[in-house]
Amino acid sequence: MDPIKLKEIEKKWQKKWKEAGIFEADVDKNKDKFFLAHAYPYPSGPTHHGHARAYLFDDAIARYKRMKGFNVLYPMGWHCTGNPAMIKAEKIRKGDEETIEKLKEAGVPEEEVKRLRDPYKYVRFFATESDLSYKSCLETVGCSIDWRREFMTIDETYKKFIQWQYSRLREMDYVQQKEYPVIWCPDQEMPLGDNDVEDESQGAESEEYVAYKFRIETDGKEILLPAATLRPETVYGVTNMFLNPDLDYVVAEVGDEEWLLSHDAYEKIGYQREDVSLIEEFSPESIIGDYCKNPVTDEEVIILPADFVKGGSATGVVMSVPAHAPYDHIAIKELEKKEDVLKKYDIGAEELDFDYIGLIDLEEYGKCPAVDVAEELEIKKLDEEKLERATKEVYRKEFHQGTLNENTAYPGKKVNEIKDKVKEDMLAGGLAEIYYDTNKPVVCKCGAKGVIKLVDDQWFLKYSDREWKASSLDLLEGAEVVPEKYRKELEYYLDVWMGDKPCARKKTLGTELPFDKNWMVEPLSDSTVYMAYYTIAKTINQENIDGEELENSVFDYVFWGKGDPENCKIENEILEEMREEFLYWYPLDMRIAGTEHLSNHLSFMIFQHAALFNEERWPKGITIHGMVLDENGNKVSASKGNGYNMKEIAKGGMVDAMRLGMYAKSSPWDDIRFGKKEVDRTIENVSSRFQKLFKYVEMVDEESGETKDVLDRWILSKMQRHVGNTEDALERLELMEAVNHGFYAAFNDIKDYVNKKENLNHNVFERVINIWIRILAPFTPHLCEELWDRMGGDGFVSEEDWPETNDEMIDEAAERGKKLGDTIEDDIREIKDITGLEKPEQIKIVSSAVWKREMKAAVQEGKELSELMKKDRFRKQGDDAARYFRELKKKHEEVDVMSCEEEIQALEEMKDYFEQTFQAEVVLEREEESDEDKAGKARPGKPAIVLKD
RNA sequence: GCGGGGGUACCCAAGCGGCCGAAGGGGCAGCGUUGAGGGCGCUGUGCACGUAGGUGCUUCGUGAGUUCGAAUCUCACCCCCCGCACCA
Repeated sequence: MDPIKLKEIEKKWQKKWKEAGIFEADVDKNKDKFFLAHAYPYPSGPTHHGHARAYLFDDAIARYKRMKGFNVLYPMGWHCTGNPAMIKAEKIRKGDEETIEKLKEAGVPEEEVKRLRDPYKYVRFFATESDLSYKSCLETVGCSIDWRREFMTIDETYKKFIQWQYSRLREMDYVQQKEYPVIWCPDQEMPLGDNDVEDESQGAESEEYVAYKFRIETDGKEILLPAATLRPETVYGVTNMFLNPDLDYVVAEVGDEEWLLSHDAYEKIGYQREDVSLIEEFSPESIIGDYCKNPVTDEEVIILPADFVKGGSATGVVMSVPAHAPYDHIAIKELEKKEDVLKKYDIGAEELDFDYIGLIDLEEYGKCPAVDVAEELEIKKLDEEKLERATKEVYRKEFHQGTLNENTAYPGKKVNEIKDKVKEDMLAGGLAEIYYDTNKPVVCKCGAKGVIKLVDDQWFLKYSDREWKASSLDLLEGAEVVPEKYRKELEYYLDVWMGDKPCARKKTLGTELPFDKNWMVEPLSDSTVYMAYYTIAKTINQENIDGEELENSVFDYVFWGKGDPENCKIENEILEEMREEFLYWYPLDMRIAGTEHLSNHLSFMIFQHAALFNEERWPKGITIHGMVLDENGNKVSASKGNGYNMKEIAKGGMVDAMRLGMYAKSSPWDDIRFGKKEVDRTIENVSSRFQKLFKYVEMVDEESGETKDVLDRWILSKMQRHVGNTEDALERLELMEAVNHGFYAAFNDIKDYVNKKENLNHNVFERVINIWIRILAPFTPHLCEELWDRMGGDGFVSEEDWPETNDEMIDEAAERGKKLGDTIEDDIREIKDITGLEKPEQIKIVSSAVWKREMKAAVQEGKELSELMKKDRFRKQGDDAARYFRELKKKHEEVDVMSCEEEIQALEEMKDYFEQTFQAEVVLEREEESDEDKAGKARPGKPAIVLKD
């Protein structure tokens, strides 16, 4: 079987499946249904074998369930709402070389690339309209999807579904508005998630600073120095201020005050408040060396020069608390040594000789933990790395264990308990204001610098609601989680971690909030209950229903059975069909998604189902899949170019080989290392086994022997076990285990059978291969269809029943017999090896005496020697009996004892095989009748073996 | 930091109290077949000893413990991975 034929096979059967529509699922009340839904993909770029793996998991399950007699609904849609496509399209429009080059490399034709500057064309291209698309990928690997239910989240009909959802959630008061700081791109005027920013900006977060307004008089007017800190409780310990003389500062009007801000901070603050305007540029040098007033303590503190203050970080005005901030302490020590600098600003040495003010009591430290830690770590200068560590150390201890002392207004209070109160008090007293900044610089993928924008009318989903959380936890409790180890994590997300979630944004591809058209539903929040939409998508597509017709009343009726169908614009009959589909298919039986979705998609799905549907419609199962890594452990991704497009695999007709290899690699929920090279190797290995399969199918029709010997009974018995084990593994979704049994173990047994059988028994072999093809069908469907066809099977193997397991077909005697044969074969080899007898003339196999079998059975029952020796048949063996007894006691095996007859019978039937294999005469004897010295070594299940020249 | 998951022979990966020197796959080695260092088949793959299928020692991140018995249970320690949101 050459690869070209394999390729034809895959195409051929995909076409036949499609023509026969065998994966199209309709309501059939005589059958149990099984509804599985994989996270619908976001078509952000070309697909690769990493994507394929995720969906192949579903496909094997869907196919297996179908064979088990379920009416399986396996649909797919496209999540097109969101930003990545918009950003990509924008880049193409701007002619960004890198983006365009990458697309070309991935195989997008030059003339197509230009078209993709339209975000809608972009998502369509990668969802369905090209060889690089997801749909193409899924079709190429043979996913058994009902395509009649396909939809995109930018369809008008789907948008109506989302609007229904949000209208109803709003009525339940689960959607609310409040103030919220977001990371924001000033150029695109939209919030930035991790996906939208450059790699080095990943993980950036918004931090809330408290800016204390220190006062200074200059040129007869009062300027405020807003010193931003993350530790508001330390304001009582300020000894000085730091400004960077080399940095650009401005004085700005903020409300009715005048603030000194770094130039960077001035540009940012406008996104947080509107009452800001520039007054003038301002040189900090004019006030360095002067004194300003702490708004809380009214202490006068000196303003010192500091080149480590960066403009991009917070306000550019830094208050110094050397007792608790190692950085401040070291900076002051450094400055003491710089006489020229001090001279320049006319700062006297005595002015630096201030006392540090300790505020926080800690057991293991003195008054100034920062000084202690600096000494401990031997920090002598502004060494970034060490200071970073020291700062964290001090902060952690002070926050968790520290208590404020009498130098503060909160003596005796624990830091972690009073921190928020301090902030509130200061804000209320007008002594400080909130200033937001990112914890590290943010660069948007569009190139702009990210800022924090304070949005004052942000819409939230109220995931913090305790009742809502409670019913979500109920839902989870009633659902199956595979693998079970992820349940705890999900529980934690639902119960503890999840807070209110912004569910709308100003600019994105998607759906308008029905009650506030200024906002679009945020892309994760429109993907929570879409599984319900699949149930009606078929009707919507087939009946060409448009968005106009899908008013809220339609969904109320279809999903809830509420309201009057007469009020709907849709024909009653069609409406009833939708209702029927929903009632039949819902709830979802299995929801599949990657681990990275536990805290978002999956948690949101749980929340929203809990809110929108009754308990009997809640999802019944959640299943996690892992991802594909390359040989270096990096995620396979389009941008890295380290994956195969499925078309490349299909070109060689190697889809089934790849499928099998993937399943065999690891459990579906674990990540697998499966780079291109590994794919190649696996495909080669697996497809060579496939050739064997074709050969076996041909052999079924060969002339054959009729007797049904121990090997025949053995292989039939083993096939029963393989079916049972494969089924058991599939029920637990353990695809690797299933493939190990159904493919590899069965393969090895069948190979062994064929090798050892001189004349195949036609009936037996046909049965074996028939069973085998059926249990392989979920994994390698194209191959199995072809083999099924060649075997003369009717219809599609995809529609066949899963083989029944039948305990009566398990033949333990035959299995013992075969095992006996294997043991003897191994032993003969070993003896040959040790003795150096290359070519023995004769091999004598001596089956052990009856009394040994009896004794073994007796010992397994727990009988003692004294008891046994009362019996003649043992006593007359004398010392041999006692010796054997001791041996048995030592080993205590739990194996069934074969009878003499059984042993001899099995050996008789395998005699030919031994003679052929070892090219020697094989003689069978019973221990009782043997003259051989070594006959005494015979044991039940382990005959004595004598080789003779 | 918080939460979750892991560390098994050359590699991947099962096993989760006795049948475990540890499944399966890969790799590697030998033999056979073959025109071939390719394909296929068979065999081997911790160490040592052994002219009879055996025996001894040693191994499942590290250390200690429970047990007649531990890769499997308990405790401590070390290391790795994942998620931490408004982003798909």
